[in-house]
Amino acid sequence: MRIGELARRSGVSERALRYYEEQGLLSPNRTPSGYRDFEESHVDTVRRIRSLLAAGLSTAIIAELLPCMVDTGEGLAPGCPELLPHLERERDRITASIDELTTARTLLTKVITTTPPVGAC
Amino acid sequence: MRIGELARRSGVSERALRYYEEQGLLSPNRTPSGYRDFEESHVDTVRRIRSLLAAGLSTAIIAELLPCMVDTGEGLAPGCPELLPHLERERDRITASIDELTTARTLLTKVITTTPPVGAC
DNA sequence: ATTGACCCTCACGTCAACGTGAAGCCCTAG
DNA sequence: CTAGGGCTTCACGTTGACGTGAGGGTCAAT
Repeated sequence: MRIGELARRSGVSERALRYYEEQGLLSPNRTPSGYRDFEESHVDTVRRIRSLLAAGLSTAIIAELLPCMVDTGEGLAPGCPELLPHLERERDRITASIDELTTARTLLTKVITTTPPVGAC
Repeated sequence: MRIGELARRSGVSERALRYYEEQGLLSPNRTPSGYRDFEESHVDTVRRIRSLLAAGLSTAIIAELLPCMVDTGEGLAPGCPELLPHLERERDRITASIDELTTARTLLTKVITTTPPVGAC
């Protein structure tokens, strides 16, 4: 599909999609006339990108993360051992992010559950 | 305490602390000579601010949130009911992000554990 | 073959959350 | 009393994630 349809279906602007490509988050094919040609799966990819960006992750980190989120149906291709330290650092970074978000959510949940049904505010 | 100590103890820059005050997130007293005078509780407050900022919330939202998060020593103080829908949306957004990250980490862990000890790469 | 919707690539503008001096006051130690 | 560390208020600079045209090619339909 072309960029307009992806924009409508994913709910993000065309500019943002071009920016994501520029940052290496998307790699659409090109038609002979130079139009970007996106896959169906990119709708999901963009959804993930949005979610992670909204969670405060940078495009650089997301770019490293996305290959780990490819749904190949049957796990991922076996990697190269020399990448292991890098992958482990990535995993630890993700863990740290999850912890941050969990802390924030715990705070929010606490506020939500202690808010009285009808208020004196 | 003064701004330098709070900066050291909370791990954020003095500039950031002044910015937080400017945005209404902190309201320190002032000494006769004009120095900011922070409370002990502000260390915790700043940690919360950092956590929520890292989770993608804006200072404006955090400013509305903080009064609902006064640590009364026994959980949080009752908040404002009209903020509830907003808070719940934020919480759901964070939950979605946590799910994304958890999925990514699971995949990544799979890659790590299935990487052969010595490599053909 | 012209219109109109769609697409392209620059390239400058914007906004939040700070960073980074500059110029100067406060306060304790030597 | 003066040197130095900490504090103050401007005020401009930076970075990331886009917004917003400008100027121009593409293409199906009239």
